Amino acid sequence: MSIPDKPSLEGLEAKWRQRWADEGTYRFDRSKSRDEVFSIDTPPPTVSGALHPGHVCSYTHTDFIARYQRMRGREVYYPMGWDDNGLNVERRVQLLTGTRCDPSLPYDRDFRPPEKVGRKDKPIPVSRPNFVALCGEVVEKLEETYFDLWSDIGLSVDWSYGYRTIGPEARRASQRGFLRLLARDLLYRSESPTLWDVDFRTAVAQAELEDREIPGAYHKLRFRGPDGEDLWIDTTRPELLPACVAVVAHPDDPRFQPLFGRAATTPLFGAEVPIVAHELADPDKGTGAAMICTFGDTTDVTWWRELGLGIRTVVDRDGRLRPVTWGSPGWESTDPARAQAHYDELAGRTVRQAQARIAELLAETGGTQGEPRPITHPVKFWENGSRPLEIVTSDQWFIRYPDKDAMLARGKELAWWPDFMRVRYENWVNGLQGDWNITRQRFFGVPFPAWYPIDTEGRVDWLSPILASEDSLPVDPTADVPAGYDESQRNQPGGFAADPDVMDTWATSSLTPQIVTGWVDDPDLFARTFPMDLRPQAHEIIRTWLFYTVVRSHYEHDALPWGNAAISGFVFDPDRKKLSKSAGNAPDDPTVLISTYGADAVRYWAAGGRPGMDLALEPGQMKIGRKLAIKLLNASKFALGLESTTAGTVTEPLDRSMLAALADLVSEATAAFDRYDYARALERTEGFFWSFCDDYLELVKNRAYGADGEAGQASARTALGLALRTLLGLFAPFLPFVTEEVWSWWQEGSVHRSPWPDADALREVAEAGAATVADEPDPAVLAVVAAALSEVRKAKSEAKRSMRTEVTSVTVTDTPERLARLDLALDDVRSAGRIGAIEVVP
RNA sequence: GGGCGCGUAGCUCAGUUGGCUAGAGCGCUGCCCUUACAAGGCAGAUGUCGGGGGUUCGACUCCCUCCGCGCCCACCA
Repeated sequence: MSIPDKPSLEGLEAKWRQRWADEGTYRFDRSKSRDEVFSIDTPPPTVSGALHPGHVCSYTHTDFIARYQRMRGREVYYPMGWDDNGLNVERRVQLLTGTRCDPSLPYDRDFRPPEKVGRKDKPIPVSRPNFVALCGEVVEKLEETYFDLWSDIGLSVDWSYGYRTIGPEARRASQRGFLRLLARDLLYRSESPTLWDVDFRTAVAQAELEDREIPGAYHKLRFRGPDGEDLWIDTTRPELLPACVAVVAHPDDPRFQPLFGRAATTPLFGAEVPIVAHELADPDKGTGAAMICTFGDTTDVTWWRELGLGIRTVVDRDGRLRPVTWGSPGWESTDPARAQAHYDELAGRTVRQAQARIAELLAETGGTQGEPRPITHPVKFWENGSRPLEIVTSDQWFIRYPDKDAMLARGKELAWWPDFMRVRYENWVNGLQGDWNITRQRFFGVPFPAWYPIDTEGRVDWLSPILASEDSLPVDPTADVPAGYDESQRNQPGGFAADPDVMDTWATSSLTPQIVTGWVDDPDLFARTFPMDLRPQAHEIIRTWLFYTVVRSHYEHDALPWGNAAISGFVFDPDRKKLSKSAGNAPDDPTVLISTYGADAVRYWAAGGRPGMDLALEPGQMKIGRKLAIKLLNASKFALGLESTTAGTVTEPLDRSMLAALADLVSEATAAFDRYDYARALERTEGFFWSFCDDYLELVKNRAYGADGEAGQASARTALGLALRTLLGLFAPFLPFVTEEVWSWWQEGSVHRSPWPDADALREVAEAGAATVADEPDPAVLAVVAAALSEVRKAKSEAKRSMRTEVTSVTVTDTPERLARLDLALDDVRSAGRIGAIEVVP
């Protein structure tokens, strides 16, 4: 046993961080079988943004569980992944290196980005392979800062297991998953309307949409009805008039009953379009009739699909109106020349410019009535985008969703912590529309293992992919060649073309359980760790990450990917505002918090956020955590200085009472942890610990010194030793550094590999010290005795006397039951209170 | 518009199936260098439990309703 004279938190973190790494304290023992393992599908942090306290908070929550399960005897599989795949990384790399990917450029072997990044608006164009390589470099550096943070905060991750979402394992798994779904017709390629970001030139999935309130205006357009009468239509998108393919009204709307099945004619373009009925048309909106354009919004897509309408595409992928020829098939007009003249005014303009121009044209030709009426309305944006989404048709890969009942059943099967989070999942499943588009027109991502044949005329057949074989994965179709072809045939008539796109990042991260457990690369590991036990994650990505992962596992394994989902809340600053992500040495920079308060203290703060609850960023809580850690050092030093031992008999009623109360605490903390309520486990442990220090230690210290004979001394020493060991165990998941330090003073091995405290064993010790068979240990004795001691202190405090003031006599008045309990530890009270005599009065 | 969560001391939050005078910590006030700890210890004060109804012997806890905050979802012509 070696106890420092002046225990301190100084240097503990570096010391134990190193020791744990050297000794492999958290190493996963892969000889263990599935039922002995607790496996965690750690969220791979997006290696693109700044670190903020929210990261620390939620990852620490997972670590509490990991450490608890490890002490419970489970072999914890706790790897870390890195999400370095996708658009966020591309943007970060563009910013950090001052480059931009231009896929038309050839690979430049010697390219290096400039030391100093140039002007943001003048990026250096680089080839796709060069750009992907840059992404890899940048990501590696960022991963180091993340590694440092996770180590500093004490995550008990086994760093020898892990993955990158752009790494070979992830690419193999993604491509294998792709091929298998395709083979089962659960995945298909089709040209279809797709939400499209015109700035990033990429398709966007339903889950990445957000609504933003922006100004707009109603324009009232004069269509001509079938009998030459005016038919007024309100629209916020007049520029889409040339794309109008029908006029729609509600089937029950009496105003339009006579018109259904007949035709209207558009202003400016003279296109004859059918007047159709659909219940999505709202009689109370505008004039009750709407124009259906291909495509202004998702409702247009629904109408177009369900009513089997034609298509007139005017918005191109760059967000400008493309040239079209009026009078050609599909672009019929009652006056093609006039239509063309009007359209030529719009072609080449952006949507916004075209809107302004067409409003003028309409006004000039009497096609509108009155001024546009300004409104503010919600418009769909991509969450990363800056201009409203357009809808374009293009070739995309889609995964079919399983039927809703199957998905809802999976949601029920999963244990949610907290349970109410299941509702978010169910809401999302019930609101699903269309299939899951997994195609992104980007560069840094997992490519599709597909090529397309080119006919002798040079036309690519985008709907007849040539697929890679599973054993050739991962492939990069832009670098690899399909079987039966050679490189010279790339992009040649009679040859092949690579699939130009990459997978949506969710198409890969929906397979994190499979990737991290070795589905493709390590079947032995897979058998020992899958399905996994726990998915910890944030609530805002239930509809994406969680949902998609359930879908993939449902298809691949006909099972849930994990048994439990622990959903963490947000971190708020004390003003109750959501934390901004602008960090970087800000007061809320987690590395600053850790160096200021200590890792254990920051973890203590994080433990206050139960699953699903938001947590305020509060330095005050961190101070308390630091105080607690220091108290643990000092109290432990004191207890151990009294020659505490964990072997022996505990005979004194007060000691037995303390152990019984401690056993109850262990039971409660264990039950709380099993419900993922680590916050309660800590709260109760902390409460017990402070009263243990304030009351129990004071009550027994003189006896432990030997003031009351050997039997009483031995009892106290054993009780102190058992209590200390138990408390260190209960605190270990929360305060790994300080508990390990204290543990090392007097115990072998690591506290983090020691067994979780055993309530029954404590009760047995408490019972074994009984004087008679009926003498049950009574947790209330300690409470009564502590209350009495507190009264004595209060009297001294009110008399403004020192606590060491001698008291000649004390009279205690209470119920006979409580006095009987007090009587069991009268000598300890006298000793702690420096009391000469105690008289009890019922 | 629909759903979920939250609203308890100045602040951050506990309060498990309804049950004795509603709790903790921080902060505040006072006292104490007590042989583990003065970056400490001891003690004290502090509440219309968001408002209003209802059920009940009894409601912070259950039901209804309203108010406020947050989040998720929604077809946005």
